Amino acid sequence: MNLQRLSRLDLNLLVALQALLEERSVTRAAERLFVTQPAMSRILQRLRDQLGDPLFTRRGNTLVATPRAEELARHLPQLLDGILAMVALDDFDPATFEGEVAVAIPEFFAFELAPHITERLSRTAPGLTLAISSDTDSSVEEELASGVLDFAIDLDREFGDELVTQPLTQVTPAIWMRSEHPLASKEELKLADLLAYPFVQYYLLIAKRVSASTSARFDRTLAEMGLKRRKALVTNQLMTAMETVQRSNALMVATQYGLSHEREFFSIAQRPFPADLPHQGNIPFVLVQHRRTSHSAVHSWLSAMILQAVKEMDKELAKPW
DNA sequence: TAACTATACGCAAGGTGGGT
DNA sequence: ACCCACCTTGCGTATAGTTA
Repeated sequence: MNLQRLSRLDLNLLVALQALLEERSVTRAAERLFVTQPAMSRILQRLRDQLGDPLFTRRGNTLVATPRAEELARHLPQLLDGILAMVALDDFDPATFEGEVAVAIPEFFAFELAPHITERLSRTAPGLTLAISSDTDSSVEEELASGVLDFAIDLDREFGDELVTQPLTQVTPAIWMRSEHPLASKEELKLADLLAYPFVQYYLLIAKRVSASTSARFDRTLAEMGLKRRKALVTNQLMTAMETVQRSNALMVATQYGLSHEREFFSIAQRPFPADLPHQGNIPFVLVQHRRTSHSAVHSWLSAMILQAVKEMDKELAKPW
């Protein structure tokens, strides 16, 4: 965009030009904009200088627009309406809002949350489209800072001063396996039992690209104990992971709740982490946004809505499985 | 003569650039 | 970084010029 040229043009003059075009009179245009008639005359003079066209010629007591002025009259209302709409954005009305909001959510989380959110959106903000992704081109922090993302749902950690977080919920890690898996009915699971089987590493969090060398929290804990698991498959494709767990003896690290319908469909059992594996019982998740958006009406509305939807989702998932 | 536009001039606010 | 003189801009009032 040619900002240098725009900076030389006093955009306020265009407002006066619109008044002149509507009134076809310097005096009446001045009254409309609460300036004196000479002031409006000077404004017209500046418009003539800046646009290099007389814009209006006098015929008796009326102003006759030049072809250039008529041409401007065709485009100006749309332009000024656009500016008005832009500056009025804070008068956020969900019912009439049109636009897209980008949110990064880990897929296993989005799977449960998205239906709750979209159901609410279709009722209260039909013009708002949610763009949910579970992978990013750069880091979550960078994409929130650059505006590529509006929100992210992620593990609670140190995000820096630019980002603000709100607690959402906590997830409990668990081991998933097919229902007929030998470990599914075993009384008390030991870490050694798990390590006897291959693993599907489905990347639970927001990530760039996954590979076998990608260390999950589970891998790091094992490494501290001088242990290692066998990775049969590393994927960021949830359906691929589920299908593989269902049709093999592979295990998968996931969470205690979540994917309730899918687990039923795939006939998958879930067991708690073994007692001899040091682990964090509850892992906190937060809603993250850039400080820049914390006063935006649409962001405030949407974050409140997401918090409410997560609460509703938690209630549903807490039901016995 | 009334109604309108254009111009001259003064004031105030803000910007600019040089000096310290 | 701050000060100060000067310039620019945008407004006002007063008034001249134009036209029906």
